[in-house]
Parts: sequence; structure tokens; C-alpha cells
Amino acid sequence: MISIYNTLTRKKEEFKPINPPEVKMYVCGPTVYDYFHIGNARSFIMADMIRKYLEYKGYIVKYVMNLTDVDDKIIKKSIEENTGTDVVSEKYISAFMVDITKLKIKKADVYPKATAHIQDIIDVIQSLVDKGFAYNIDGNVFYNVLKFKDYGKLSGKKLDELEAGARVEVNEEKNNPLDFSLWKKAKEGEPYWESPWGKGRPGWHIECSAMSCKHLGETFDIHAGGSDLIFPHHENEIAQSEAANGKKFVNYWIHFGFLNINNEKMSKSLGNFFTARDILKAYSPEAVRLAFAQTHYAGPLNFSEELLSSAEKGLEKLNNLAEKINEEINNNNTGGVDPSFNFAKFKEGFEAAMNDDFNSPQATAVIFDFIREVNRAAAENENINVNFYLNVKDFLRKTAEGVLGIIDFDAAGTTGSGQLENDLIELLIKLRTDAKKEKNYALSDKIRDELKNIGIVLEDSREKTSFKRARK
RNA sequence: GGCGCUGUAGCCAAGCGGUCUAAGGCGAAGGUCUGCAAAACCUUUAUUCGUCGGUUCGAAUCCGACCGGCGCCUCCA
Repeated sequence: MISIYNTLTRKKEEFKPINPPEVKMYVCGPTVYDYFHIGNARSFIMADMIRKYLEYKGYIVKYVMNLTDVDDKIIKKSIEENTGTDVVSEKYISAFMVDITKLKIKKADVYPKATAHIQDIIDVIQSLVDKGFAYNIDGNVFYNVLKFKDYGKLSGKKLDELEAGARVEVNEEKNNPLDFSLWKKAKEGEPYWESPWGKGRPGWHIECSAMSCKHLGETFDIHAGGSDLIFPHHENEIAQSEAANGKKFVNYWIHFGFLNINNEKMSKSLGNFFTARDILKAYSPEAVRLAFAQTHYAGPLNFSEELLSSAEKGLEKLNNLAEKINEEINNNNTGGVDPSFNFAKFKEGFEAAMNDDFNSPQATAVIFDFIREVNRAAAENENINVNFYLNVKDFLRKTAEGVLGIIDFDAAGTTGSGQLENDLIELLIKLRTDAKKEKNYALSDKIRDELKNIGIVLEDSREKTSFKRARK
């Protein structure tokens, strides 16, 4: 049984999908006006991990992530760059796809774009107007929050208190300062679409209501996003969808904690951000994922170089084992012993952790315990049957690789080198082995040191010398 | 002001009423192996969980007060 902390009820609840084994999940995606930063990456990675764990448990997840490709910031950027909004959004959509692929994030089933759903959006707005939840003032359509009695139920805000807080935007046209835009009248030079209220474009919140409904139905299982979306974005989505459809919108709301820099929220507006793209130049995607997995998704995570370098270091243990496993499976030793090993214990430990509101730090601890015991078994037995390594690989494939994404068996040991390069290194190893036999340690150490300088690490074992590339 | 999150070893971070004299990662120290390294393994590294009270047979875990950090209430993952 999986339990999930539901922002709506502020409790951990048993997860019961509407239509098992199907799970419908919607995650708020990027506004494509720039490269996404490492804080955004945390949300995407944590959502990916949750999705993969549900799949691990046998659920069939329909996963939808929207791409907001029309909005003020995109328009601003297009003016700055003297180009079309579609040029801007296409550029950053492509970049987004490249970056999430690098981060080992599984593709969504659908990436709906706002601009491809204008008619669906207009239909929802029309329905809200017809039902009296929205009003048109000179081509601008607003949602009337006073009409929706549950307004504030997600964020725990009360309307009168919100009104009292004077930080709400001043707009003389609106009936109530808290009313929000469903349809924005086009200004000179802005992109627009025809609508019953004239030329304009959708407000931000309405696209998620329209597109989630279109792709997942009126009521679906999970909606996730960053904590900063709770209010007003998700609150408004609930108001729109539930008013339009007369049904509960979402059963489980999941929110990700912020990534901080020096204990301050990382954000574009504060300017204290690193793009995921830049981080990936210095660190492996597995290190990023491990660093994130070691903190619970809902809590804050203070980001630093040290966090990533210590994750990178911790990963070596996993990688060394992955390489060894691949090698052993390649050797295919059908003799030898099969150490008695309690795989079930680790499987249960991993699942117990993940079942408990996706406790990835605990799950990660189980993985590290597991690899230590595997290494111990390997150290205690000279000659091990390949079957053992097949079982080890199977477990890690499903958990550390398949769910957490902190290991990559296909890349382990095969760092994209050419055959000639490998042959040359083997030649040097042979020369060094000869030097060692002659006790010419000055030469053998020199070979090892020089290779290390160019990123090749030699490791002597009893039988032979192997090499690997240093991690970046 | 309202709502919410948070304070656990040198650093990061689980645990949220008994199995905690508190996981896991990084770091540090010692050891096994090795010509030396590296890798791997073993041992050590918080009698204590922001502070002070309270509830309880029993609290890091519940309650209260206090101190500190952060966020949302405006676009933001």
C-alpha cells in the first residue's frame, strides 16, 4: 500500500487510484522562455521518480506535462530578440527535451501545448461564463472567486484574509482584486486568437484546467508541482475545473519543496539560479538525481557544490559495482558458488520506504546497504556463479536504475571509447605488468601515474589489472 | 497580519510514542588486502535529537512557551 501526503487534506493518505491499475497523473511543466534551472529540475526529477515507482508497482501511469508556450515572459523575450513567440517557445521546448533526456527523465505520454488547445480553453471559459462563474469586461474575461464557495480549500486561505492582505494586484476592471484572468485581451503587437470575447489569449491558470481535462478527464488521480504553485495557480485550477465540470478535480495533490541557494529560494526573479544545463556540464545526471533522492521531495533542499560533489563521490561505489556486475555477467561463470543472499529483505526495505510517501532517502539507504552486502559477498567468495550477479543486476535495474535513476548499467564500463584506445591502454598495462614482474616499480608507478593524469585509473587485483575512466 | 514548512553528528539527511545507547551518503581516523596505490571490506566517529517546561510507565517523536531559518499570500517548479 502506498501512502501519499495530500496537500488538499494535509494528511498522509492511502493511495487509491480511481481506476486501477490505471493512474492518471498531471505535472505542471515549464514555461518555455528560457532554459530551466536546477530547482525546476528537482520537481521534474521527483515527479519522474514518483511516476516510475508507481510503474514499478504495476500501475499503468498516464503521465501528462503541459508546456506553457504563450505568456507574458515569452512575449517579452520575443520582443527582446525581435522574433516570434513561436520561435522562442520552440527553441526552449527543444532545449527542454534535450535536458530532461540527459537527466534520465522518462518522457511524458503527452506534452500538451497551450497554443494547441485554444479551442478547448475557450470552451471551458465559455462554460464558466454560462454558469455565472466568469464575466467579460471589454474583452477581458475574469473568474469571479466569490462565486466558488470552496475557494481557498487547497492553500488554506480565506477570502476575507486574502482581501485584507493588500499585496494583490490592482486592476480597476476587476470586480474583486482576487479575480483572475481567464482570457486576456490582445494588446498591440501581441499574439492573439479569435474568441467569443474578441482577439486575445488565455490566462495562465486556465490552460491546465483545459488540458488536464482533455487528456486525463474531469477527475484524475495525481496533480503535482512546485510548492509555489499551490497558490494561486493550483487553487485557481480547482476553482475553474470544479466550477466548469461540477466534479472533484484531483484526488491527490503533491507539492515539491524548493531548491534553495544559501537558504533562499532559487528563482529566476531573484537571479540566484543555475540552469540544469550548466550543472550537467560539471556533474553527472546520476549525481544530480542521487543528491535529490537523498532528501525527501517535500522538504527544502539547500543546493551547493558540495552537495553534488559528495553525491558524485557516493556514486562511485555504485558505478564500480555496476562495472563489476557487467564484467561478471560477461564472463558468465556457470560454476562456482551462489552465495546465500537475502534479496527479499532488500526488496521489502526498498518498497516499504517508497510506499511511505516516496521516502527516497530511506530507499537510497537500502540501496547502499545492498551494495555493501553484495561487495562483502564478493570479497568473501573467490568464485561466484553468474546467477548471483544476474540477480543483483535485476534488483538494481528495477530500483536504483529504474526508479531512482542513480545508476546506468548500459554506460557502466563502456565510456564511449574506441577500440584502438582500449588496445593502447591494454598495451601499456601489459608493459607495466612486465615492469612489475621485474620489480621495476619506478616505471610501473610512472605508467600508472601518467595514465591517471589523462583520466585513466588502473586497479590491480590478484589476477589482473583493469582500467576505468575517472568520473568527472 | 494569515497560512505552511523547518532546526538531528564536521557537512548533507532519514526516523515522527517503546526494537533509537538514532539509518544512509560525504568527510575524518585506524585496520585487512597490496611492492606501493586504487577498489572493496571491517572498526571508530551523536548516551543525544534548537532551548525550557509539561503529558506519559516510556519522547528526537505528543502538547505549550521561547529562540533561530525559510516559503506562500504578486510571475515563479
